[in-house]
Amino acid sequence: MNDEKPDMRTLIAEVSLALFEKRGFTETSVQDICDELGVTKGTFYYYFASKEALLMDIHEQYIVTLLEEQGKILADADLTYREKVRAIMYMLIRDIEKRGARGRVFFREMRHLNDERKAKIVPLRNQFRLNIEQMVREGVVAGAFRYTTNPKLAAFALLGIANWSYQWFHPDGELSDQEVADAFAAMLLEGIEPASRDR
Amino acid sequence: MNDEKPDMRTLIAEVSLALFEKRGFTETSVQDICDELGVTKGTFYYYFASKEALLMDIHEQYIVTLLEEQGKILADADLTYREKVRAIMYMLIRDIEKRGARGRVFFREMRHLNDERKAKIVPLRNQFRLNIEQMVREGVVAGAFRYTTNPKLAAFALLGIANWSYQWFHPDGELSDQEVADAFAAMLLEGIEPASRDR
DNA sequence: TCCTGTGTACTGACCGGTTGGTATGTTACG
DNA sequence: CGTAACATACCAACCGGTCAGTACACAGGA
Repeated sequence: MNDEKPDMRTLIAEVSLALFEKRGFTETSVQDICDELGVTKGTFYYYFASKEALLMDIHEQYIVTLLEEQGKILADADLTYREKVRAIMYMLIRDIEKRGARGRVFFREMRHLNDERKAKIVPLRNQFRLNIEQMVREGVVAGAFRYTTNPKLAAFALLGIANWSYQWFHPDGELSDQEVADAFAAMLLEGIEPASRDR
Repeated sequence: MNDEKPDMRTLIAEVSLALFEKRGFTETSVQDICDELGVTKGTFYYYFASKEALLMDIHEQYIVTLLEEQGKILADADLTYREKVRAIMYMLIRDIEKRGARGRVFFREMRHLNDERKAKIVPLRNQFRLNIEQMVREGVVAGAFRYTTNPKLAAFALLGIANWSYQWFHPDGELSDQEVADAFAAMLLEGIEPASRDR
């Protein structure tokens, strides 16, 4: 639908993303990016003020999209708390397929942003986590989660499980994203021990 | 006790580790390392064949130590399966305090090893995961874990929770390493939902 | 006790190559 | 003719790595 205008700016961003994922930000030179596109550095610097500005673009786009998607899930009044946990887990695992490269670059290359730029991204990333934390907190009050649950740690656990998948999960493997997300959600919700003996 | 000989090789490795953690491998030049020590590059290359050889040293030392420690836990016949899960979780969280910089550099900078060197490290890292997987598998057979548990995914979940802590956990925060590890182990073993209703 | 040989630990100058970035064209098109 | 969209040529800084040379500790022989 919208592939009519392969405008150069978007093209540069896409190619860069792929190269950043494969080789890393520092190891990818502006020249590499230009070679891949068959243009020269003049073109690159016509569209981007610096290599870092390009990286910032990628980061901003990614985290903003992610926050929007999360917002829809958490605001959905039809979902129970356990369904929200499952939905967020699925959203993150599925994200590996949908925006895999973006995610990996996001986690790995953020430190190459200067302090000012990082100060714009980090709060957004934290907000994503705090939203989950808040959801768990409400779930505890509502009795959907154990009263002993530490919402902060639960949020970190969920993020840890999901984000670590970037290291190993390939969507074309033996398990689908849905199956992996379901299994992870079940572990976090119900644990891996057999149902209650005497707790 | 053994701080009599601050031999230069060890010194270089220590300083490098700190710089690699702070700035990253590529962003730390050999000159930076030398400046920090007040020596020249000749000295560096007298002790290390290359910058990458130094990185390999750090990686090898880290993963081997980790595997040894894990081996002791998994081989301990006095521990139940749930205690093994708790012990490994604690070992990994505690590791952040003990060898935090080493861990962070390990996760982040491995890709800068050449193929040959990576081929030595990756199997060791995989072995660490496979050992956990095997333990879970045995636990399932023994009835200590749900028969529905996917050992592979359970191992990834455990590693995800623990390793993600490298991103946020500070040993001097409000929670101790033991408390965090206990909470994480409890979530994975028992889940965050209230005890069984009808499952 | 002095002289001489030798290995260790290190210096400082230097190399070819690459980097992000810039200043200055040139071209095509409305 | 002017402006948007590029190309070309170049720069200073920095990179990992090399190498000839040297200060010095120490051993052994006369």
